[in-house]
Order: sequence, then structure tokens, then C-alpha cells
Amino acid sequence: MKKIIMIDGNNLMFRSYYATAYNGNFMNNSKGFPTNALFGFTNMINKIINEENPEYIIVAFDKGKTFRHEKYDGYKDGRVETPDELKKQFPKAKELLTAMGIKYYEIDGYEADDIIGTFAKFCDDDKDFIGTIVSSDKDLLQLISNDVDIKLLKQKDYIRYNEQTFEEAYGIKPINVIDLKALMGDPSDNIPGVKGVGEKTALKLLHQYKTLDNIYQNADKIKGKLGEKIRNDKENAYKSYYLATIVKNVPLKITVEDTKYQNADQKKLNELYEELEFYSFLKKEKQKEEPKKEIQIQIIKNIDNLQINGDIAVYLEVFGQNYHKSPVLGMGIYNNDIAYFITPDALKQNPKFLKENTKYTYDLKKMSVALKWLGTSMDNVTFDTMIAGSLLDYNMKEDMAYLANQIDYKLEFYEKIYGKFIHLKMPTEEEIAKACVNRAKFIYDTKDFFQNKLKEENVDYLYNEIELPLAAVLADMEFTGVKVDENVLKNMGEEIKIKLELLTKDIYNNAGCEFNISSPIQLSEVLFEKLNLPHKKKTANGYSTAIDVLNKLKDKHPIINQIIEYRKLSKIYGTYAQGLINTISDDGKIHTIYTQNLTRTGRLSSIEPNLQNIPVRDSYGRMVRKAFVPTYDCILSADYSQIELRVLAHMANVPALKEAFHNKLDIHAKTASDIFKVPMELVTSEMRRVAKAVNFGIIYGISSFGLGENIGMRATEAQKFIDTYLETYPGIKEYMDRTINHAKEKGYVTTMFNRKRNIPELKNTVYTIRQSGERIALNTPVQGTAADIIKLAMVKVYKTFQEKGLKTKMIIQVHDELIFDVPKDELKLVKELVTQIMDHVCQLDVPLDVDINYGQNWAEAK
DNA sequence: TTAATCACG
DNA sequence: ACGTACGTGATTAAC
Repeated sequence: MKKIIMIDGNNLMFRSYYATAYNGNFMNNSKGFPTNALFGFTNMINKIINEENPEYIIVAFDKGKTFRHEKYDGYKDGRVETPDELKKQFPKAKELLTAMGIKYYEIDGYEADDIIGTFAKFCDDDKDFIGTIVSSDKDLLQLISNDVDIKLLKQKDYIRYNEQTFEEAYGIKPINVIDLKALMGDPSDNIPGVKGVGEKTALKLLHQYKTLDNIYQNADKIKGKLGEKIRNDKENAYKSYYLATIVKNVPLKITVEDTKYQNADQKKLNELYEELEFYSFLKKEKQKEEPKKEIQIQIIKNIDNLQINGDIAVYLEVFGQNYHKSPVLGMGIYNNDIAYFITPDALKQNPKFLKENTKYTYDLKKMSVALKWLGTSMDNVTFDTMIAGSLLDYNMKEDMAYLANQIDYKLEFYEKIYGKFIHLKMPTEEEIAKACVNRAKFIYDTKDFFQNKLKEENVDYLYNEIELPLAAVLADMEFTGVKVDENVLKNMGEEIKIKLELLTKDIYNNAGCEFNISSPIQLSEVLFEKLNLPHKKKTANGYSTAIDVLNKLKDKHPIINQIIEYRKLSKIYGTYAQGLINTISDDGKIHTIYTQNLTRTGRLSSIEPNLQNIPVRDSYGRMVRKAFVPTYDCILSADYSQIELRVLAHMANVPALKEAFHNKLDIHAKTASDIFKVPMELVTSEMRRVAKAVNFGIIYGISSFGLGENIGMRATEAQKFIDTYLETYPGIKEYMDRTINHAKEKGYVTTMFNRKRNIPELKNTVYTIRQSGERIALNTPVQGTAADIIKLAMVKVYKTFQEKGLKTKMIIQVHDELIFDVPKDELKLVKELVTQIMDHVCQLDVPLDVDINYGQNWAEAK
């Protein structure tokens, strides 16, 4: 017995298209050709082949207007026109099939169903053949027979029906699916059926009368409304019967040899995968071709005269998350000639290859810092896969196996080698060596692939001139660290502790009971149930006690101000006084880690500890900054003034704003003067406060409600400010429209330096998420460009310091601000150099402006 | 582990 | 009629 697999090609393409089109993840290759339907289609075909291991296989497609249209001109009316994006993909689907060695059929005037019907009939008639149909279209159930079964595709899996299981499930014979459809109709094909009869009623009728003919022979006996409906719609029922009947004799001569599953034309298929950028399929084919050979690893415990030639990929393993503290396990080295594992002791001997050979890495910053702690260092790295991966919008984790997985490269996950994060286990030296070399090999094997992608995506400059050199700059900053005076923090902590104890007593007195003030749940019980204060915002677990709620309750009860004070102090105590002390290393410094490629906008972030959120806004908090002191003589701070508004003025091309910046006006005051329509001299501090909020609102993607909340006004009043603002600066509205349209069309936005952010939210079906997507689209180019600019400035400053042989160290970055540790005799020069470089790092239509301040500690450098 | 809160730009 | 400003990280409570 031989089996033919019969696939409904149209059905598969539509399913694959809408499966991804609905959630908004449109897929295009880099030339903009849509590939989402093809990807799902290819996946399904491969799956079917794996599951069925077919000897004979065909795929059927619709072609042209069918005979059904001629018979009934409403046929398939009302159906949404096949989207162009999908139409375009059909010819490629056919090319793919041919390359795969699968014959496809399309016959003018017939649907895929009819072709499959004809093949099904062939199976029924021929004693050697049986068949399996693959589709999600229930119409095809009518073709089930003794020799033909069906895989009815569901959302995630499928149900297989043969003659028996179908009858058990539906209580009718497969052929009566036609009668069923004649009665119930099919809105998607505009098949009318009997009005008012759905699947339930239709099945009930068929259970009793078996066929449509028999129903109408007995139509008089059917009582009530139902009988009326049936009698009224006889014509439609028979028309529907005709339309639902799958033809089994399309003009097609079946030659069995044609339907035989052939060997794929691998070369052609790979070309197609390459064109469509289906790298996962491509890799699979390649892996089949090259049988793996075990790599021989040489473990190097002594550097001696180790000589390595050519470019190498290197990977350094650190045991644990924080590479400032964690021990180095060793380094894997790989190229086509060598596979070495260098032990930590050997690394300490300062091997030549660290300086001399051209190297590729994964997480250059981590490697550089860890090597510095070992007492050596590394130069001459020309490629870093982690940075490349994140610029290309892969989903990046610390473990490169996640990246490998995404391009179908087999690599053991970190977890498998070292165990779960919480209870790490130390593997043997051989295991470590193998893991390191395999990782180095991954870097080596995929370098060209990623490098080409960077070129294709046009992020060469961002990659080569900003991100890659920045890794070395950040490594130096992290390793250098920031000196912190522990005593300042200790004294402050003790002082705050006493105040907290007093406050706690006051709060208990006012509340009339003792409770955990730090627990939002307990606090909300006290405020809103016991004291009966009016509640506003809800959270998932009860009423919110966040600061904006408390601020509105200030006048209602004396406990509120005490709670606000308590919150402030306990934050400073816990996170900063105590928290920071715990992070000071043995060298009396704090060594943060900057995550270079985490944020969606291109900014850095800082962890363990976070040095980018040290308090500054109120006097208590500012005390923390006094603890940050120089190792040389002063702390110097250089911050970009209003960089985001400047970027906006440039990108949106707003003459009035540009002029204001050229004239060095106070931009918030200028905005206030414009939106309140008063001369600059008459702008009050309250007007300026409002204008400042409007300016921020514009950058964040404003809503009148949000602005109103922020400045304590009604949304309608806030709306007036927004309207006036947009009238005064017409470029802004144009920028907003242009940016959102571009984002919707392309699915992403870019910064001035071509950093790209995809925004799938724009295609989400949920309104609020789409709205949020629009705000992201507006904000990212601004915030991201500002981030690009300061990153580039950092690279240039670092390079200049190196060239001039300065001792001054860049130690902290806070988004628009750079902090330096400066010896007295370099102060003047550093001020000049830093201002000069930061001001002229790139050319905008507005000047960049830098404020410089310095002092004995970070608090004084303001 | 998650939610709530609050520190920063 | 609805929900409502962008980007982060650390701490605490409560599960």
C-alpha cells in the first residue's frame, strides 16, 4: 500500500500569514520582501515531511475565478481581498516546493479543494493507494473515505479523522458534510445556507433525516419556525449544496510518478533560503552536509613560548555574575588551526597574543575588566559578537547560547554546564576547557555572518566608531572605580536611623496602632480603612499609597507628611547609606557594571550598584553625594544642557527653538513666554514650571491627561497648553506625524546614528498598547540620539586623554553627564578639552552646550 | 518570584 | 468609552 499526502497549499499560506500578521510581527527580509507566510509554510511542510515520511506528496493551490463564481456571482463576496503582502509570497512558495522536490498543482477555474478531491477519488479508485489530506478547512472533511483520512489542523496541533472517528465525532457520514454546509452555510465564502440554521440545528436535522434531499421530502412535517425557515430557503440550500460540493474530476491526468517525493535540489533550496533570509533552515541543511568532528583541545598551563598565528576568537569564562569579584576560570581560543584552553595562571603570565593577535570576543568589556583584575590586559579586538547581536536586535542574554540558539547554532547552555544560578557547581577543568573553546568557536564561526548583517543593516558606524570602542572605555571606568568615603555614609546612616525611630513613634501615635510602615498593604489599611482618608488610585492588591496619592492627602491628616518623610529617609538609609557601604570593595572604591546593550533606546544602565540614580533632588539625598570623593584632587562634572530638547529642535527642525538655543536662552522660560504669551521678563517661576513640564511632555509623547496630572491642572487646561505649544512650534507636529507614519510603515524607528528600535506595539490589537507604541516611536529617536552623542563623546574624550597622557580618569556616566577624577594640575586642561570635545562631537543645527563644575566631592561638583 | 515604591536622567 | 509621559535599578514585603 502506498500513501499520497495531499496538502492544501492555499490554506497553509493563509494560516501562516494571519498567524503572524495579527499580532503585528510582520516579517520581511532585508530587501523589504514579506516572508511571514513563507516562513510558516516552510515550517509546516518540513513538519509534515518529518511526521509522515511520505513517498508521494502533492500541494494544491487555487487558480483564477472558479466555476463557482460563474454559477453564483455572490460567491466569496464580502471576503476581504487577499492582502498584497500575502499575494506576493505565493510564487516563492511554489519555487520552494519545486526545490524541495514536491510537485504542486493549480488548474485554472478550480480551487485547491477540487484538486485534492480529484486525488482523493484517485485513492478511492486505485487499489494500491491511500491518502492523507492536510488542511484546516473543514470542507475537506467530505472527502474522508475508506482510503482517505485527514489531518485537520488546529491552532497548535491537529486532529486526525478517518471514516470511523469522524462519524463518532459528528454523527453523520463524511459525504454529508456537504448537506451540513448546505444547511448552515459559510459566511466566510458567502455561502448562504438556510437562514437561521447554524451548525447545531443542521446536525440535529441531519441526524434525523440523513440528507438534504430527505429533509425537503419531509419539509412539511417539520414544525414551527424551523420548518418555515427551511421551506423558505430551499433555493439557497440547494445552491449552497452545489457550492459546497468539492469536484472530483478536475481536468487533470494523474501520473503517479509525478507525485513521487523527490530529493530536494539542495543548492537551489539553499539559494532560496538565503534570499528569504531563513537562516534557521539554511543552517539545518548545512549541518546535514558537514558531519561534526570532535575538536582536540590543548590545555595550556604555561605560556613559555606560546606562538599563535592569525586571527583568533577568544572567550573568557568568569565563575559568577559580577566579574569584579568572581574568579576567572580560563580562556578558550579558537581558529581553524587551533583550539586552546589557557588557565588563569597562564593568563597572568601576560601572553603575547593578548596584545598582538587580532581578536574576536563576546562581551569585550567583561573580558577586559576581568583580565585587568588578573593583572594583565588585552588590545586589538576588532569584533565583538555580543555588541553586534544587540545592535541587530537579537534577544541578548549574558549566556551566548541564547544568541546561538536564535540562529540555530548548537551550543550548550550555561545552565547545563554550571547548574542553576543559585547553586552553581564547579565543573572539571576539561569541562570548562570544552565549554570555553566551544564558545570561542561560536564567535569564530559566526563572525562573518554578523559582520555582514551589520553592513546590511547600515549600523557600521554605530558599531565601529561608537559601541565597540566604548566597550574599552567603560571597562576602564569600571575597573578604575569611584572612591567612596565610608565614614560619610556611616555618619549619615546613624543620623537618619535616629530620625526614623522618632518618626516611627509619631506615626504609630497618629495611627493609633503599630504596623509596618514599609508595607504598602498595611499602610493602605491604616490610611483608608482605619483613618478613613479618601482613596483614589487602585493597584492590583488594594489602594495605592504612592507619592502622588499622598501628596493629595497632605492637608487631610498630619500622618501623611510623616509618612512622606519616613519614606524619603528610609529610602536613603536602605538604598544609599547602608546599601552603598555594602558595595564598597577592599580598595575603598565602588566598581559598578555598566550594561552597554540592555536598554531599548541605546542608553547605558548601571548595576551593582546603580551609580546613575544617586540622589540629587533634595538636600537629604544630596548628602549621599558628599561620600563620592576623588583619588586625585577634585571631582569634575560635565553635563550636556538640555540635550534632548536640542536634539528634538534639530530633528523636528523648529526654527523658533533652534534660534532660542543659538541665543542661549533659558529654554523653559522661553517656552513659558511663548505658551503664556507674555514677554520673557514677565515669566514667573510658576509659568516656567508649567512650561518645563510641557517640554518634558513633548519629549515623552504627551497626553493632556498626563500633563494635567503632572502639573496639577485639569486635562482641558493642559490641552490648551499643548495646543498653543504645537501652534507656536509647527515643526513639532510635523515631526510627530512623520515619525509615527514611518514607524507604522517600517515597524521601527532610528536615531541619528542609525540605531534601530523595532516597535511591534504599533501593530498590537490592544488600543492602549498601540498608543504606547506611538509614544515610544516619538521618544526613542530623541532619547536614543542623545545617548549616541554622549557615547561618542566618551570615546573621543578617552582617546584624547590617552594621546595626551593625562592621569585624569572618567569614572561615571549619568546619561547626559560625565564625572571625572582630576589631579589639580590637569584641571584647567581637562576642563577645556572636555568642553571642546563634548560641544563638537557632532554637527547639529543647534549648538550643544556643556556645563562644567568641580569640587572636593560629587555634591560640590554642581 | 512579583508588585509596589522611589531614586536618577 | 477607555486609559493616560520615556528610559532605567534597588529595596521591601508578601507570596
